[in-house]
Amino acid sequence: MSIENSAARERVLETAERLFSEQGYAAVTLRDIADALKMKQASLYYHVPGGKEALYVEVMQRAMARHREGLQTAVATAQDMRGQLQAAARWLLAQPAINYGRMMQTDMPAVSEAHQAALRQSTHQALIATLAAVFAPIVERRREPRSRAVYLAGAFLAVVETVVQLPAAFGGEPRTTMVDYLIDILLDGLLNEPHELALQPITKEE
Amino acid sequence: MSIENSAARERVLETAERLFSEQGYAAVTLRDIADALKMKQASLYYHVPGGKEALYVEVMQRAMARHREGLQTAVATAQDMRGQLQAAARWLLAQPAINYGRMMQTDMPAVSEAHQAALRQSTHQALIATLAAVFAPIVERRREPRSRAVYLAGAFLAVVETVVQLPAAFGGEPRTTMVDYLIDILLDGLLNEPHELALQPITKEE
DNA sequence: GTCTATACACTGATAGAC
DNA sequence: GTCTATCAGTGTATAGAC
Repeated sequence: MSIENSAARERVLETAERLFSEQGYAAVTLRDIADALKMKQASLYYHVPGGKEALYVEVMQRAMARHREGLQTAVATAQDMRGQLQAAARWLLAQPAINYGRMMQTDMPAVSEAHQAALRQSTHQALIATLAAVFAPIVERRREPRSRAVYLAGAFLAVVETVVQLPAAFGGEPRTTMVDYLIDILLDGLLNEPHELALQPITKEE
Repeated sequence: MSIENSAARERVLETAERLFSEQGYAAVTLRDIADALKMKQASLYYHVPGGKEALYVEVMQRAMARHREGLQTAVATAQDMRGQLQAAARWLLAQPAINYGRMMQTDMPAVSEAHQAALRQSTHQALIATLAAVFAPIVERRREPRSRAVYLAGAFLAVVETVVQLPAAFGGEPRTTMVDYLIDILLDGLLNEPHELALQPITKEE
């Protein structure tokens, strides 16, 4: 993008992505990033001459390209929708959290209009569109408008992200267990019989 | 809390809540708030002597008290779980967006430890606990650990918030329609037959 | 490639006039 | 109650030494 790629530059981008993902654009200063790299703030400008905004945009573009690839691969390797969603969730859980809502509502307004447009495009392509493709067949079969697949994609993304950031205190189960549970609910319904317990009679207690 | 309550002070708190809700703690400056009130930045200190952090904490505490009241009322006035969730979603849609993830991950770390603890407590009480109570009976009937109700509460909150911030471009349906659809999916399951309400062929509604 | 030094703008906060 | 004036602290960015 700018300047050739070097291992040192790679470290800068990775560190920046981690911090931006954790704390958001405004909360992370160039000094924070430099400190994490045991460098001085001014030295960052050698690797990223464009400054903070250019660094953020490049980091997010990279992240979105990676997510697009990762999600599509995850989805392609599973047979049924449940497996696709589980694979997609595992990919998301293994990556630095995205915090889609914060990105859209808080971080994006801080960058230039041109950068915003490009980032929105990449983000939609990588996350929403990829997930919506998973939901498209069932939405079609239910004879619902295609836009419903987009809602479902957004909702699925929101749920998985919540699992990432929910206080791990509750239950103490692995996050994959939590997310698989929520996927089962999504597909089978909360009011219907649970999968494993389908044979157990439901009787009132106490 | 500090100083008596006046109409002018009320305006300060309302404006601050709107801006904090839209842009987050770090992105909003005291000058932004003062400008929106057509005041000078220094004048805010008359109404909120504690400064920015105290203002933020008081604003969020107020918001959480209001949400607790509003959600409990919404939940209490409906009979079945579907109605309760619809009422809760309508309350949330009518209020300034919370952006729970941003609040927890980005805004909270910027305030003092003591304030953080208090805010986490209020937020959990007002949002998670209230919604978890709605899910508790069905979780019980499904013979699942109580912690599942907390997952479901977090997931539900995340989904409703996503609906708030999703580009309104998609579909163009009212947000209540979108959220009711997602509630039906949650309860009935995506793989099962659409509920009678969702089953209606897609036609113009008024 | 990384450093020091520094310019410049912005932000939160205080003091005091009216 | 609101203002002007001001300051200390912080953040981005640039210039130039090594």
